[in-house]
Amino acid sequence: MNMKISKLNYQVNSEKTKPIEKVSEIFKGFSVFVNGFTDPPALVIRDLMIAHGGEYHCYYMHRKTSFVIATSIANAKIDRIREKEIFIRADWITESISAGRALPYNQFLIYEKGANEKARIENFFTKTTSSTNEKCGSQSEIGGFLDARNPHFIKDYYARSRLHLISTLAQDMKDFVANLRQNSEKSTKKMRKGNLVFHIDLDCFFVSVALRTRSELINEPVAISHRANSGASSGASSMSEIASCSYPARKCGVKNGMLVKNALKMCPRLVLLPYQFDDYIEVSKRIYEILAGFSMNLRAVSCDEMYLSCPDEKNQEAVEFAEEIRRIIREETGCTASVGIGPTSLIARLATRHAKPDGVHMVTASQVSSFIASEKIKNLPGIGYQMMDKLGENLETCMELQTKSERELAGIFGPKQSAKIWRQCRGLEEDSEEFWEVQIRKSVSCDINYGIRFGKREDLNQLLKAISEEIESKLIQCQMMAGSVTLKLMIRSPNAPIETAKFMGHGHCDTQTKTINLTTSTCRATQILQETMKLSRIILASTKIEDLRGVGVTCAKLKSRTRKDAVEAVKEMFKKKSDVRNVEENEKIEKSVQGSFGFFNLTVIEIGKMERRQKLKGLDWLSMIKCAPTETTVIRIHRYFLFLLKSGRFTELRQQFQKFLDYSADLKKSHKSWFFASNAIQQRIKEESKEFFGIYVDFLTKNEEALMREKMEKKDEEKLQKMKKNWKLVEIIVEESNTKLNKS
DNA sequence: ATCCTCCCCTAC
DNA sequence: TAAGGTAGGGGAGGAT
Ligand SMILES: Nc1ccn([C@H]2C[C@H](O)[C@@H](COP(=O)(O)OP(=O)(O)OP(=O)(O)O)O2)c(=O)n1
Ligand SMILES: [Mg+2]
Repeated sequence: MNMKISKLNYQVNSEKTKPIEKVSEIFKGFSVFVNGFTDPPALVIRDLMIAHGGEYHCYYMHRKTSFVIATSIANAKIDRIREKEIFIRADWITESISAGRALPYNQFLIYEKGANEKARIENFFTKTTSSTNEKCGSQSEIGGFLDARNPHFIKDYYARSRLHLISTLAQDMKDFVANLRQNSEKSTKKMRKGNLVFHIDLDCFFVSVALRTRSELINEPVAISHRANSGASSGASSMSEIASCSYPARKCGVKNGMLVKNALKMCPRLVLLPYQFDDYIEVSKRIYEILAGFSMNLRAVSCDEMYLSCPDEKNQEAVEFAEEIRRIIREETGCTASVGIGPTSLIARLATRHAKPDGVHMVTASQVSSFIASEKIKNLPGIGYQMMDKLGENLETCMELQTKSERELAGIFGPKQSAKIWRQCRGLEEDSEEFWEVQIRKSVSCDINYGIRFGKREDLNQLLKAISEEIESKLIQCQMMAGSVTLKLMIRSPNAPIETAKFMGHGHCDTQTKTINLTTSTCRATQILQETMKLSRIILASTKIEDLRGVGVTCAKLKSRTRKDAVEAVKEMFKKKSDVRNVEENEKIEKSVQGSFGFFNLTVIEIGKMERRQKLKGLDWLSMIKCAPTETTVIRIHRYFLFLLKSGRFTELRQQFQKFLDYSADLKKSHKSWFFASNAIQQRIKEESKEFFGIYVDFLTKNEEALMREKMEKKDEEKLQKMKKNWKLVEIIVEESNTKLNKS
């Protein structure tokens, strides 16, 4: 059947488009996968590889694909890279071709697990020792437990947080699916109605992984938790959560997310096993690679769960196909998966519950209405405990829910929810078009709601700094700029005890959030920190810092740096009015947190007099930005815009600067580093404009601009001329710090 | 009406 | 001791 044929993956190595002429065999035995935007782009790389005897993979196959071709690798992702996953730059291909042989990859290396490890470890130690000496030491480390005042708290915490792991893995898998589409040239075929939807979900994921090496426990109640390897029967009072429990354990009523102590009450012989984070990463990536071999019409849900859509086959074949998927997953990962099949994602997903554990369940279109009728309402996706509560009464099954009219539901829930539920409980819910489209991130966040016990405002600032840096790293990873910053604080409820039930937990809290919209979007930690500090002072004005239990920062209104909407950001920049009251405050905050951010290495230098007008008039920055920014090019471009600014040529400045930012964000028109360089120049110009005019020039309205021009031209003409001769400018040279980018 | 902010809820 | 993250949908109520 079609599926099985297409299973021989989408390597696109032969057939399809015009056959590619073999020119050489230098890449024989090498295969590459392209991650993100590269120069040359993915499709060119494909042709080059094939023309020179290599292979091009549309998705990464661990231990099969020789190299991942990329421009850079985000810090935020490094922790989840596997052994043998080798990232190199695209010029390995072009240079090898010029050299007429496959060059050793190490000169083109971006990242390889193990290879860079040593350097990273050294780096870590120098950092650790120097900063430990600085400040933190005694108070923030108690018996090996880093509390949130320690600058390494987040890393340490993330290393043990299962929820952080599954969240980030899910995001990685969404990226993987998005990449898959981008790399396979043929954009997704329109989802015809009548397609079959497969829902694939690993059975008790974490437990399955553990049981690969503990097969004697296969029929025993088993659960995964942190408390697993401490003293034998000590779990009786453990407040640890169970991440996943086996099906025998579920028979006793144990559930994922339950406290160990409660689970042990229900099931005293429950066997607790420890986490195996690295293995979850490995298995999760593997199942996505496997499924990518069957179809590109995937939707990633989480690290162990996804949807696949394919043309309707005869029922028998659909089940066979599902069994085939399950067999391969079992053979290659040692974990069992279950598959639900239905005409829509809703039905497929509900079917999976019947399939579990280790099975397949299919619901045909004609069976839908009788199938859904006996489903539990609680199992409908989106209906949790609160909604069940609101429904009240003793409603259990969808059949019972069907007796409620949409109007009745609308009295309990909002308009959207009620419409959705009404359709869901009848099995009528269709999948929207977007369901199968590439999922675009709408926000980036970092929350720490554990281990927060502060005594000073400064403690919070320290954490906010770490969070801001984490967010910067994530924004860079997904190549986005943030247009808004939201701070969320969890504060101990007045009646809640000061000592929480769970050690260092947050206990019962009230949450407060506050949002700021940025006048120009950003990806920089310094600015995010500045905003969150401001917000925190507003929220905490009436609260004791000791009652703080959780801190979260969300960035939204994201703009893609590679898309044209970056232009929008720039246009906005020149429209908004200045909030004069904030200027001073901003500065104060900025002073207090100056320096210490690794991303930009800012060097202050002095340059000589302003050059003459003619010379600068036609500055050819268009060609300058084709190469990596250097001291000279950054200075010259900055000086050019400054000149326009100071000579009052605002219109020209606007046009040119917009174009500059636009081009700098466009990888086709500029070297990638100009994205950052242009940002720094933008910041700089902003500051200088304030210095010079007493107002941010990018906040000028039309009227203000006219006034300003008048002032410039008439009253201050002479003064200006004089100044022009003697300007000494303090400039900033931007250089990307090598902690963030690849070594060359 | 429609938008925005500050929540709450859900899912893994 | 314990590692309670993260992204998306949506509703209430006020502003526009
Ligand atoms: N409260 C939770 C829920 C889930 N997970 C983790 C552990 C699970 O193994 C994994 C997948 O979640 P699932 O909901 O798919 O649950 P399982 O895979 O454990 O069981 P099953 O899918 O068979 O119901 O996510 C977690 O840590 N904490
Ligand atoms: Mg599962």
